[in-house]
Amino acid sequence: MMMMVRKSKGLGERHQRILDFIASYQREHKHPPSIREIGEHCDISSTSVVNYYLDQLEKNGHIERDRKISRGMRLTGNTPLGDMLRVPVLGVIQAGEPIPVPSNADFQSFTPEDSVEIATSLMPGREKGKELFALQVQGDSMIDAMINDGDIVILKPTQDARNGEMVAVWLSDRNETTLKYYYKEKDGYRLQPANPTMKPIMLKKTEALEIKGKVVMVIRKVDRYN
Amino acid sequence: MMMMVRKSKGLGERHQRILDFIASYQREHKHPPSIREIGEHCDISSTSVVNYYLDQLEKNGHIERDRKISRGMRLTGNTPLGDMLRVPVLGVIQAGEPIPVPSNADFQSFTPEDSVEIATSLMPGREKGKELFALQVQGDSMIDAMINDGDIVILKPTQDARNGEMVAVWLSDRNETTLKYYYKEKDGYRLQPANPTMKPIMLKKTEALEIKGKVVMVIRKVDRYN
DNA sequence: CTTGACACAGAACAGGCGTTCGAGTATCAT
DNA sequence: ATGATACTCGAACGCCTGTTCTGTGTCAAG
Repeated sequence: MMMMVRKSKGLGERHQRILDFIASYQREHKHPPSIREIGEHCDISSTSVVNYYLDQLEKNGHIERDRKISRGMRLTGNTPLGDMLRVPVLGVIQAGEPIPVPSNADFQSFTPEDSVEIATSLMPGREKGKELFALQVQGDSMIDAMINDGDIVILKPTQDARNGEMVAVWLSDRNETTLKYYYKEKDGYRLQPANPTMKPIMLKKTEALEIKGKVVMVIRKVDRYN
Repeated sequence: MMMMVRKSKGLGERHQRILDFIASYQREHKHPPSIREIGEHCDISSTSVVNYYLDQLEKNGHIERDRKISRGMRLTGNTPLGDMLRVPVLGVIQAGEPIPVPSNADFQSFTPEDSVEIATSLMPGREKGKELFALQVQGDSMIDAMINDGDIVILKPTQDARNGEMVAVWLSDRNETTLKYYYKEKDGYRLQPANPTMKPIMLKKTEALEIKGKVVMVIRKVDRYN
């Protein structure tokens, strides 16, 4: 009798299949499946086997279970549920330092502690793609961008910008990272602070200007004084 | 035998209570309650009565039900689902106008268009209660609070504040609404702008100062230039 | 070869849970 | 009065569902 064997390591095919089924079932029915439903759709004839896998998935931290409670399971962590977007917080942004740029690895594994959740309904435009990342502002150096110490800036990585977009740029001539509205003009670039009372930075075409990303959203949690 | 009667229209006290319980239970347990659990916590001794109310709530569109399925109910529309919080946007806030204050009615019925969704994981402290509201900033008058035109401020209604909290105040002497950090001092109040380069407003005790709410979060959607 | 872990099946148990039914009470318009 | 409507209760029915127990086949280590 044939038997697909998967000793030892990581997620087996069946684990993945169960995980996927829970996710798709949840999306479709708005509630988790029962053990028997999982069995049917994953070609597992016995409820005890499903329970067997569910236990493992729980131990591995992929799901949580409320024992004794019907359909009391849910996906945890990295799996995006519902209308949320999980954006990794890659580090801090401050005037004197280049900002961290995201690598593909960053989007693979990041813990819930290092990420922020955004409701997709809040996301402007069609930035709902997953290639977003976040940085926490350190210091008061971004006040001319109306951004405070501790604020969270959500960025979309890009090398070029259209006029009027707020971008994160690295000015190698000045050794400075800054957030400004970007305008390309005849003789160079104009970087306009968000604060209307402040004057823009004018750059000649010869000066280096590296666009690192485009600002999509700024979030300020005012909990530092509770 | 006394009997609270609620003929005809709208949500009765029990409807509301059930709705609230479902929401709080869901937040705590990550899954909906059973009919019997609702009964226990809402002082309803018979499952059929709970079912009776659930049917009505479904007809009124406040919940959805998957019949025959354990805990197969969920809140719809205005009620926050899962880890989201739906905050009503009651209006705009600008320097020359008093801010709209929330009434109970505002928390009952508001359309998804007039509200913003916040992931509870983003919410600071224990402001996860439902009595939050949001205002959209109009004009540049709040730049000294590091808040831009179009930003969304999320407030918790309150009349008094602790030192260091950012509050929305109405200065009737000056006919002005402003957002500042609040400090009570010996001879009066100090209202400190968030922008550290700006000077505070000093108020004598005699001057009127109406605290309208406490700032919990600021959200800036940078989509005006897409 | 024996042993033990691992993967799986099937059946049975027990409690959870939605549903339904019968019956009772209070308010109100007719 | 009378019936209609709204609301409540208690109990029973029966499926749903998680849990547990027994047994079987595979495979690698000793």
